[in-house]
Amino acid sequence: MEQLNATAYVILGFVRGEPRSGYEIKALVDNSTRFFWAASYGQIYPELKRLTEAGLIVGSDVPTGSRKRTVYEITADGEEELRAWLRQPPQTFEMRDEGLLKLFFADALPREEGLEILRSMKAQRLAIYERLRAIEQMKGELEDPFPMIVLRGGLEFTQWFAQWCERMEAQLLDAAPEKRSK
Amino acid sequence: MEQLNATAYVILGFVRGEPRSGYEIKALVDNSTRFFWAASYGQIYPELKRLTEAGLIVGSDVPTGSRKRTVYEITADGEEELRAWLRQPPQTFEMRDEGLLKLFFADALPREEGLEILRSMKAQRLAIYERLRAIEQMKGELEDPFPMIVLRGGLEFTQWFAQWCERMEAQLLDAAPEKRSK
DNA sequence: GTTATCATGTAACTAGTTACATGATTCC
DNA sequence: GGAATCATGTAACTAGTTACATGATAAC
Repeated sequence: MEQLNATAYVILGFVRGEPRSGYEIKALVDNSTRFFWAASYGQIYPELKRLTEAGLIVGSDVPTGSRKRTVYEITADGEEELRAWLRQPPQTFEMRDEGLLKLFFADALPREEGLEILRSMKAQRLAIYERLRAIEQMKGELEDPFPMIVLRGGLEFTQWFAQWCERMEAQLLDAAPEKRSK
Repeated sequence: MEQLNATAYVILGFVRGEPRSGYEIKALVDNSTRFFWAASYGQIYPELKRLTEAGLIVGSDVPTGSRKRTVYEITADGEEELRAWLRQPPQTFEMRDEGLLKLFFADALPREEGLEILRSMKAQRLAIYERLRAIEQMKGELEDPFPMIVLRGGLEFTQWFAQWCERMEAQLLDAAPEKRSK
């Protein structure tokens, strides 16, 4: 069996237990994994089709009134595929983040504007913190411990990150304010 | 001016100051930004061509012996484009990480194997820590403060992350080892 | 009655990866 | 002389995004 893409595994993960529609999967992603793995309808719907063809999920029509609706469930093969992927250690060393990339090249801006990047990163992290808090509240106490520790970890990390931004700002302000040579 | 892709800005960032070849840019990426933004030759070379056509960089032939070699420098327009991008706050809320995605779905595995994911994440973080340490040593003291704080931040964060994995492992081991219902 | 949400999808596109090909130079 | 590194590139592909279209139902 060939390796699937990450979005496929996200789908497999979410259709365990309860059957879900594409729309529901998108909503689940937006309230959980999207901070470290996002997904769009443009990926989800074609992927649901592919996974069905591969026999890893099965769909059944459950319309609400005359509004059509298909929910998908994982098959035994699908569960095996998901577990096989989980067992492999992560292949990538990359933790993609646009903010850090900008900060890395912040020397291209005058010092004061570079600091602005740090401040906006901090603001962004605080916004994410609030968002995660709201999600945590919503979830209450999930019975599955792993999603819960990832969520809490996200909260801790976001706070850490915001504090780091603050520390770095202070440090840069302390350092000779116009050491800039060249 | 339309928005370019992230790799284009990485290139613009690295061809400031000194002229660099595609090969050098790749090496620079691999020793710095690759932990939060990677790049492959398959992106870099076509992008160098596009950026040249757009007038944001200029290339000049500087062969070593009879081995052809083109180095690129940023133009005034290129600098302006880079700064314009830096000034915009990051557009994405996503910090893509495969390991966290796996941990999130670790409930699909028996508890002991789920813990294995945490352990391999910790091991991976420690490996990255060593890698970053080596890079830090190589760089010595860069005159530009921003790349340096990002590098140091990477070190701090990696350590934090490894410790978090350890704490979570302990916590999961403490919790009723077979609370798993259903 | 109108706005928000539920629901599914696709076409056109951009971004990025993988695998390969080629050849010069340097180091041992 | 052989291995590692320098150096450039492309073709085929996969992954993922954006923008759009469509229409039902629920909430106010």
